Amino acid sequence: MEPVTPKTPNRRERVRNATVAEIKSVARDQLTGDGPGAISLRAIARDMGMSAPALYRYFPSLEALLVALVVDLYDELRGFMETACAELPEGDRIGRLLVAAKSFRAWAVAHRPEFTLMFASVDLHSEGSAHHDPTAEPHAAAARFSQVFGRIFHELYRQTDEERGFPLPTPAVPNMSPGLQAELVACAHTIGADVPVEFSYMFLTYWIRLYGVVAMEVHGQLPVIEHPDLLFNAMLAEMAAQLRVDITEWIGTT
Amino acid sequence: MEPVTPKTPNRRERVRNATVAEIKSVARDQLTGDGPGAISLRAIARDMGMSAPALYRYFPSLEALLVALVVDLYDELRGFMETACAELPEGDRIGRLLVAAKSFRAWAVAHRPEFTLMFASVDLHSEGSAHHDPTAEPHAAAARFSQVFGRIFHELYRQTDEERGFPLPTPAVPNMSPGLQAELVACAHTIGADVPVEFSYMFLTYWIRLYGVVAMEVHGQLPVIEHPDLLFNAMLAEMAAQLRVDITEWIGTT
DNA sequence: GTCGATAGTTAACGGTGTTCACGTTCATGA
DNA sequence: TCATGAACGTGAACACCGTTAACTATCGAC
Repeated sequence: MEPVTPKTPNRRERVRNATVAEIKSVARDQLTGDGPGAISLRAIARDMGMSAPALYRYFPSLEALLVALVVDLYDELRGFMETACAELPEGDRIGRLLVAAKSFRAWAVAHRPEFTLMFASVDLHSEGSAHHDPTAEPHAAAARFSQVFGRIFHELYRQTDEERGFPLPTPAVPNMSPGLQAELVACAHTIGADVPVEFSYMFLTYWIRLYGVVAMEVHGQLPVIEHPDLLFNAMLAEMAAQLRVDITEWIGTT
Repeated sequence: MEPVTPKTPNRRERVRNATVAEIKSVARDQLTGDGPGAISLRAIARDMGMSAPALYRYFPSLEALLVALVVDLYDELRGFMETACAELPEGDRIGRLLVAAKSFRAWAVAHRPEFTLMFASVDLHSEGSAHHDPTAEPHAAAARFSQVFGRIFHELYRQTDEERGFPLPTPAVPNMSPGLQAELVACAHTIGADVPVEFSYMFLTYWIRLYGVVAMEVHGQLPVIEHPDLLFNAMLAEMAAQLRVDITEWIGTT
């Protein structure tokens, strides 16, 4: 069963895809140049030598264009992190985790307008139906992205379990309610991981910490901190110490 | 020396202040109704029965209005947290810390558009001069807000030091670089606290964790989690356990 | 009671997203 | 080969937007 969606694209479809790509590229330039709010259909059309209504042959609205952009950005960020990790030897789980975290921050601070658009401007949960639609494209892209950390975490867990014969330490979370445990199990299922709830919890909270520092740095909420990379490295070192893994070779002094 | 700025407001200044308040109030309604982005000078004027250019007698631009709104929101959020804490007995530092954290989240999830505007839409560091201008009004409001946690943390530190005779435990942050230590000292100085760098570090990272969860919840980045309050409480419990304080009376099961 | 600051007006400019009605191009099936 | 219909692109228009300029009315103070 060959894939139905891409098939063999007609010549017509090829030039159409090229036009779509150019639209998103020009929009990307406006985003990086003057921030999220500066993306304008008319300006895009002007830059492309077209009239504004022509763009409606490719996107039903400006909002749809922004959503498509966000999807691309998620995949770009994911690719950036995966490429950075791919340069490491296969079995270096700890290195992969650190490189993934550091490349996440590196991409974010190097692409602040994109980061703002992805994580603040566009509401992924369209606040419409009962909850979110997991089949919707932006949600799927966000899920693909978040699974990068999830997979690395899962591999780290399995490796140490096998090689050392005992699982990684997990932080003390006393008296986890059944409700929270159920949520954590569901969270692990989304990446197909069969791990203890404590491990799920650790992954989630670590990811939250990473997101927290990076978001605050990007949004200028750390005005006192002159060198956020020092703080970031220190937090990585702290988390690694909690995991009881040695990362001095990666971080050096914190 | 009586305050110079408010003085005895003329009748003229009183009605002017009332108009300014009404403008911000109408803008706030638009914000809560249709999100940031939906705040429009012309719509505000329409709602007030005025013409749009008249608003320029009160704010030099829409951006300035948004900044003023953000300042008010910072103070409102700060007041909300302080009022919640004030209902506790004077010496209950741990309770204050938990109530501050919980009221922060409560305000954020009850005022998602405001939260987005404050922490994402408006750039506090206007990316202009060498760094940020600490005298600028929005930055001052943000500082006043962040000092709520800072003061509570500081008080908790001093209390336990006196009553128990030894300081609170601090997480292991091996080999802190002199650069990071200097930043943490500066961070402590902004709240006039004389605390060890480890304590400064703990405060910063705890605040980052709180911001991280709340921002992800507000921005819909936790799609798998159905009940974020459970996760939030669990993180509070974890941080309390790190502080070696007992909060079961506050949280119950996590 | 005059005078100047203050607050408000209308008109206008250039910009935006979006829709509509109209042509043009082009691959395809009879 | 040619007609057909879908896909693509256009200009005009509508309803907004932020902002500026020129002008008028109001009101407090000397």
